[in-house]
Amino acid sequence: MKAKQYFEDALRAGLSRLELPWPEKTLIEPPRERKFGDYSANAAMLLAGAAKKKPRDVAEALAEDLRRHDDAGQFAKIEVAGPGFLNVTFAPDFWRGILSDVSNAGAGYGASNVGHGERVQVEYVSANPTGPLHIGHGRGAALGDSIARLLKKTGHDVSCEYYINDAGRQMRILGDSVWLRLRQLAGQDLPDLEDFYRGDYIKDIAARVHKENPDILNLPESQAIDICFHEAVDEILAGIKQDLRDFRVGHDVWFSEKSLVDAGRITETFENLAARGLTFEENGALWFRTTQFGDDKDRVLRKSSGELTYFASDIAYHHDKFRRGFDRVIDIWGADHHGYVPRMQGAVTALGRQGALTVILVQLVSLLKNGEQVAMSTRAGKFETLADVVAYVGADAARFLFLSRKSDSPLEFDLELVRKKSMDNPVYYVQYAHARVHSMLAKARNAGISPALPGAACLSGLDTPEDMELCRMLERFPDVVAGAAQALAPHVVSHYLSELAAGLHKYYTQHHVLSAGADVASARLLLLSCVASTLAAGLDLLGVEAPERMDQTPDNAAGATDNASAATDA
RNA sequence: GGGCUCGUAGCUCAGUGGAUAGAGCGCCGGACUACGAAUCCGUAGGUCGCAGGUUCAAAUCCUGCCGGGCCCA
Repeated sequence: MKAKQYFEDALRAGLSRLELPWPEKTLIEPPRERKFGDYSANAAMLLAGAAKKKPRDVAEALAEDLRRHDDAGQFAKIEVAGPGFLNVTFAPDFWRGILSDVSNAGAGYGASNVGHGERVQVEYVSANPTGPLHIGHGRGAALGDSIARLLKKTGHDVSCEYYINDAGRQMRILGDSVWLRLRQLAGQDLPDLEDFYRGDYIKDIAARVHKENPDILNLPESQAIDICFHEAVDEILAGIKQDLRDFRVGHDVWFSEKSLVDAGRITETFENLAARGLTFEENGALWFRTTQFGDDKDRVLRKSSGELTYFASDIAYHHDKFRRGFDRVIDIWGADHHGYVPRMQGAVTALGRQGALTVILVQLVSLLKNGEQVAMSTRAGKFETLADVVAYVGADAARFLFLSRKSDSPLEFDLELVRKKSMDNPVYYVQYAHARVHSMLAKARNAGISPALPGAACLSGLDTPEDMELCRMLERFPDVVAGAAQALAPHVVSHYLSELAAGLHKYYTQHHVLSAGADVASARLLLLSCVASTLAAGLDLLGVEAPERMDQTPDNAAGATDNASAATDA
């Protein structure tokens, strides 16, 4: 039984015996300081006003009642402190019981059904297929992927989607860019265009297209451009998919904007809006009255040139999402699109789904190398692309860093710091804790010591403050996961993992396990294996691996040599 | 000019109305002939940008100002 739930149930029973209501804003959480006990409730302070009593008096009455009714003897202490907090401390046996929950749940520990099967779509990355992904896309990718994992773990029915902007102006420019480079490579003396894509990858694509289509220069230009365009999109998209796979990010659906246009869904959406008087024509353009839904001005859907705006297809796209039956849609965007949020929310409201869209804005990533800004704007920068960064620092380190910060804070990404395999780097701190336990478990196997079974009598050997502390931390994990899922905030998980790892490392230096005598040793092995499986479950939510051994020592990892071999002594 | 957002220790950042505001790094000083020292222990470091307001209680909510970033015109 979970401690928090147990306390809440007891508190509810106590309040009803005293004929007091359960205040909606009651919070039950571990207090900041250990001396205040295991869990703390503020209910008495919330009730004092209405009851016309002092907060502490209400709390005292409650405490007295709870003490009288603690038939099972689960509470070691119930006391009132500060302005009227009700603080409880559970008995050691209660905490040892947590190990059964962890052990039985295994890799599933932390799961819950707070989502009740709600159908949620998470759309992220969705970069235009006009070039490789950069580091900023990586942040969105890690975030979206981790949020999806959190939602799945908490009982949501999740689908991850990538929206491919493969229609419209940018796509025409892409085709033109390749076509231009192709002719230049063929010896034609042509000037560069104003607004075209000039990365080296465009040149490579042009060269390949020409090689595979030797006659392309003799085709009608529109046909030639068409070939260039399709080849370019296919190749770039394949590269994006590969980069995401290497970053351990997987989308369930790749949704093409062009397919919306081709299926006539845009026109359909226009008609839908027009039928409700939400559009009007002016100066040859078609407008959407977004001001009726909180936007600060109306927006164009179709320009006087006949060209559709991004907004037009985005409305149709979101319309389509809801038609597919999602209860809730989460979009992850770069923060530079924040001005777009009100009109998109307005559109969703117009579609009759107010509140069903959550937009998460991801702030910029500034890339540093030894504290110095790395230029991101030109093709010369070696670490522009996500693929390069991941190859340099590793997917684990990059993901952990991305997921250690709130998404709405700008992030500094120092390549050398993130690459360093040392205590400067939290990801290895957490992984090392996991590996340490497994190293111990392996040694124990060789010595013929096995972890105790949950509920075994020898668990009474877990009686130090550090034992209790680890149990308390393990007990919190499901709450941490549920809270992170609710707030769509994976950084809550990574902070928790750092704390749990710290608890493990501290335990390790204070209590020797294998030489502690058979009973105590196997009790401690159970405790530590529970820590390891919780660490693994948490790392999995971040998409970070939980290795059973660390292969490199800090010395040769920090060195520049790539082929330094690991010091592996048995 | 209008809007969004951020401002917490030297640095990078947690802190979703609660108790004496925390962590990592960095600085300084300690701990390996036992399970991996990628670790642990200790010291120092703060007008939570500023000023008001809301209440039993504000880093947190509201208003104004200052400063940074971004979007729009």
